[in-house]
Amino acid sequence: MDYRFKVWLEQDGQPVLGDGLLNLLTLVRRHGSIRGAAGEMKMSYRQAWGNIKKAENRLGIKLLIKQIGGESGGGAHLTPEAEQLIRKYEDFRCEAGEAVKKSFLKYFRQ
Amino acid sequence: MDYRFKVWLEQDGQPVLGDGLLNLLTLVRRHGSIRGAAGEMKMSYRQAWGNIKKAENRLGIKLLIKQIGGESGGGAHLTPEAEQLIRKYEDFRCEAGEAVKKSFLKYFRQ
DNA sequence: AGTCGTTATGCTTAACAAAACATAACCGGG
DNA sequence: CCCGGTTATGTTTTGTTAAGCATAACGACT
Repeated sequence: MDYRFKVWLEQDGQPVLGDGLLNLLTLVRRHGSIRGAAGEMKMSYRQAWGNIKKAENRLGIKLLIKQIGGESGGGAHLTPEAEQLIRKYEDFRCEAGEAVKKSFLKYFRQ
Repeated sequence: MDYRFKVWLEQDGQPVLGDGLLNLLTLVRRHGSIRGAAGEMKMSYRQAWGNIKKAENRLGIKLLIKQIGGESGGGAHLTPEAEQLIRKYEDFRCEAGEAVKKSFLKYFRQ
């Protein structure tokens, strides 16, 4: 017997940040581009871009500062608001996960 | 800003018990039939029956004792194994939910 | 024997989500 | 002035999941 759990943030009843987007944004930070980040996740650029835009619209804040054209074709990096949000979500997600695991072991040990 | 979370049990990597089935089984207990329970959830009998059967196959135990024909056409009631399992899942689910809520308030209070 | 309400199960259809495809605009650099 | 690599976005295709439809078997009761 095993367990699984998911947790995410919502705004006005619509999802805005979960593990998928967190991972994507983290990779954008490292790669400096949406395309590079999507590629590493084996996700299409189309989907990655769409997910980010949807979250931005729902949140009402910009998550990425993007440049079209220029050296290396352009790129993207996180806004301070995005940095703060994902930091808080990471902590929340981690702590919640620990608690769920603890409860599971309490009732279904081994 | 709000949050949501889901938790469920798995066997061999396949889901066997979550909020949906818990609710369904609880209603079966009260109604004495799969059909009555499904109706109250606005779920089709077909789907309810299929979900229960899938869980039984994956768990390798019977969750319901069913009767075809007879007074009131037949019916179903929970096995002792099912009763024990849902009791444990309910406690686990409840405790986990409280913990997640607490963590959320810690990082995103108000 | 026929009705009623239930379990049991295959098959079809529809709805929705994910993936794939196709293009346009941009701009630094050769 | 073209090329390469990126953002931006509409359209189409596919695939998976949920819903719906149809039908059989069963057994108490009338």
